[in-house]
Amino acid sequence: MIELRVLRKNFEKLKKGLIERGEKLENFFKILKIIENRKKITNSLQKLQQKLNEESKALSNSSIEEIDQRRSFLRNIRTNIQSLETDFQHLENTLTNLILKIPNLPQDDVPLGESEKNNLEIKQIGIPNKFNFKILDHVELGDKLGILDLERSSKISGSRFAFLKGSGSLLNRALMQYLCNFHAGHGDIELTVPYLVKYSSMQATGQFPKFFEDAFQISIPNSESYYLIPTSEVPVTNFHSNEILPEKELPLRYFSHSHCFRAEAGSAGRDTRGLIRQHQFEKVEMVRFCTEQQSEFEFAEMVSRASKILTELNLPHRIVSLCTGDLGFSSQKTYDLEVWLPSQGIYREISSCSIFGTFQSLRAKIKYRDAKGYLKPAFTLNGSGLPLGRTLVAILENNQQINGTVKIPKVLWKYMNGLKVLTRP
RNA sequence: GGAAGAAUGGCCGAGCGGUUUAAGGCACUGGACUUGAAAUCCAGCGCAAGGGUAACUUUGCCGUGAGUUCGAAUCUCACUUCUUCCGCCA
Repeated sequence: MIELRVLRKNFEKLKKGLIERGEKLENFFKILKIIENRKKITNSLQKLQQKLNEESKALSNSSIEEIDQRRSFLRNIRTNIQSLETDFQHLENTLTNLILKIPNLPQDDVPLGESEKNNLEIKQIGIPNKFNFKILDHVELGDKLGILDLERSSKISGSRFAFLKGSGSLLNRALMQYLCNFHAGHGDIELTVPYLVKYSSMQATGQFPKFFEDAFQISIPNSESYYLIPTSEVPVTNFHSNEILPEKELPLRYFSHSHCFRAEAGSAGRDTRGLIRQHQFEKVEMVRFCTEQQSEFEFAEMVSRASKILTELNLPHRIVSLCTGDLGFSSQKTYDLEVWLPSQGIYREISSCSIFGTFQSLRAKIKYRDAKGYLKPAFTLNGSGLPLGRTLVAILENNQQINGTVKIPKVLWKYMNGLKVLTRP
């Protein structure tokens, strides 16, 4: 969230950022107007409050008669105050709702552009395999190997769900073990998280109010709704909400394996085939809290961490800097890692590493106390490391062989009970 | 599910209708003393929103939201969370 104080002094900067992102300025102008109104009301409200305080205080040693005399006059002031307070509250709510819909501003080093076409490739790692036979996509492979069942899942839950089976389940589990151990091996703290969260938690990380339609809502009679987490970023970032972190403990590095749930409201008809875009998937997520000075280093470390995993898994990939128009709502800079998918002949997003600045921590009230004793909002970052489904897809497609079998990357062997190749049953 | 209690600044903790302008302590910051440190002493020290170039100043904030009152941290009601006890169930 943009701080009101900062916003008021940087209208031009905000406007520039919004234009770069391709946002409409409608809300921006509404905000300007409300701030002016709010100023007027605040002034008259404060004057009345001051008067009432002074008059009341003057009465503290008065006789009953004196109090009786002044009563109706003071009561009148109070009524006026209450009516102004109602107006103020209304304006304040409108203002807050508008500000919550303002996205984060891009950092200066984010490439300008309108859409993903303008994203900037930073580097390529690994060389895509050249296959001298007709390759299969992961759905065909999964079907032939008997490890993926999409027909039965649609019978039970509809589209965008899947069953893994046999050594497919084992591979999924092995991948999770490998990823978690990889991050734990770097000293990150593991969290196992709640999958249902409150509205306020979704608001704190930036999913709500703007992307309410993308979340699964769990309603219970006579009670506040829960929401299924779209990523463990939500519970892990909120792990420290309303907290003050000791500066000497920063940076704090967490990782968490969780299931993720997304309604995919805006993507009907897109990626309907296979495991690429599911309502439910598993992901290992990195989440970090740090100071502004530490943030660029943490960001770079996170990107290289994800890249290292892909390299260990022997998956060709590239790193791309998202342009201003393609940046996520809460992010001020994002590097996507894209893995090579032979069946589609393109690089597909497999990890997204973002630096949020103070955008989330101002919403979630995550602070730290600096050396001078001042409270400052912490910087938050997160990145996928990695999603299980898409990684599975990449492993199957990149490691397929002419006889229809799939080689399992060496780093997973020890989690596969000795299995090194997936073969047809 | 039932009963009782609690929630105050970064932390501990007093206050339970009007000198609260939230005591006192710890922590922190600046200074004095010291070769340096510790200890001691002096001073400062919350968040947010208005006004002012600034010094400064006004308002709001004692879990959240309503209410009573000229006046609420203090009284009333509802809610949330936590603690203890009882019951029930994995």
